[in-house]
Amino acid sequence: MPELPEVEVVRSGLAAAVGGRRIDRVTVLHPRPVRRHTPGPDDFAGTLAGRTFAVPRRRGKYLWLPFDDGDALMAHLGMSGQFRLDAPGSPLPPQCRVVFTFADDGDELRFADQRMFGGLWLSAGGADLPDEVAHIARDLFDPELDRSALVADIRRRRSGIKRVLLNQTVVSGIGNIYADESLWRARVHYETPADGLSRARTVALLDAATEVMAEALAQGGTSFDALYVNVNGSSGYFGRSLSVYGREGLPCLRCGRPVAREPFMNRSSYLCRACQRKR
DNA sequence: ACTATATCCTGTATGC
DNA sequence: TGCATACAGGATATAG
Repeated sequence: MPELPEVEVVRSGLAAAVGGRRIDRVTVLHPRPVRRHTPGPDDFAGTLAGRTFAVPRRRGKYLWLPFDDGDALMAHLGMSGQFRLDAPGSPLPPQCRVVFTFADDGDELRFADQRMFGGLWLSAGGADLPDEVAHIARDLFDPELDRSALVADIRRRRSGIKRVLLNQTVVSGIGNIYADESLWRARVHYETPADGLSRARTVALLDAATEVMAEALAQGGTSFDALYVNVNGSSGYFGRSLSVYGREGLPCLRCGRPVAREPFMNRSSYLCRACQRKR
């Protein structure tokens, strides 16, 4: 599932692939991915034609592609969204939802999304910070993040720490996979009340999250097509680097005890019950 | 204001 | 073989 590292790989791939290029035509093959464009699919296609992309930006899992006119194309990959570059006229996969062709003769940009939790829409005046992203907290790679304020915010909350890590208005970019990886690395049980964590443990947890995602980013940037995000979560994109997520029954890489999987928020939490004890 | 849950969506895997 | 169900989990609307 695309979380911060995957979205950043896509962002940097798009910067190289579409920055400075002028859109010729947009074709919407399925209306659902443009549902957040309230004037509708036809307006979406019409209003984007003729615009020129600037440098794509990101906050957490939100991605936006500014145009040189001050508006921006918003993009969220959701669960299964992908951007692909392909030769015009080459066969379209069945999950392809939107196609952008360019005024030059280069590859066309395709947005594919199997489950269609993702979306594309125009944000008027959104080139700098779109309104739709204003409620999203800064992520752990944002140079303007105030880490001590974040630590204080986390330690005020009464939810379990994993819920807090997944709350994009507290800190953005972390999803189910990197939450579990971070908690394992910092040896924190996912149900630990956030307001019961010491300052030092909270700092260590954020450091772990930063490390885990930086390592994933380093791997993803070098070993895969930069514009491809695998849909298949546990066996997918950064699967080789995962220490606990998806490893139910396999030995904990630290202590050898079997990794457990527990139901959590209509999904799963993976943890080592020996390394990550409730306190 | 904060917290928790239901919902959307479809391909794949599994059980009977 | 075929049908039913579980599962994957982003963000958001709604309820408490």
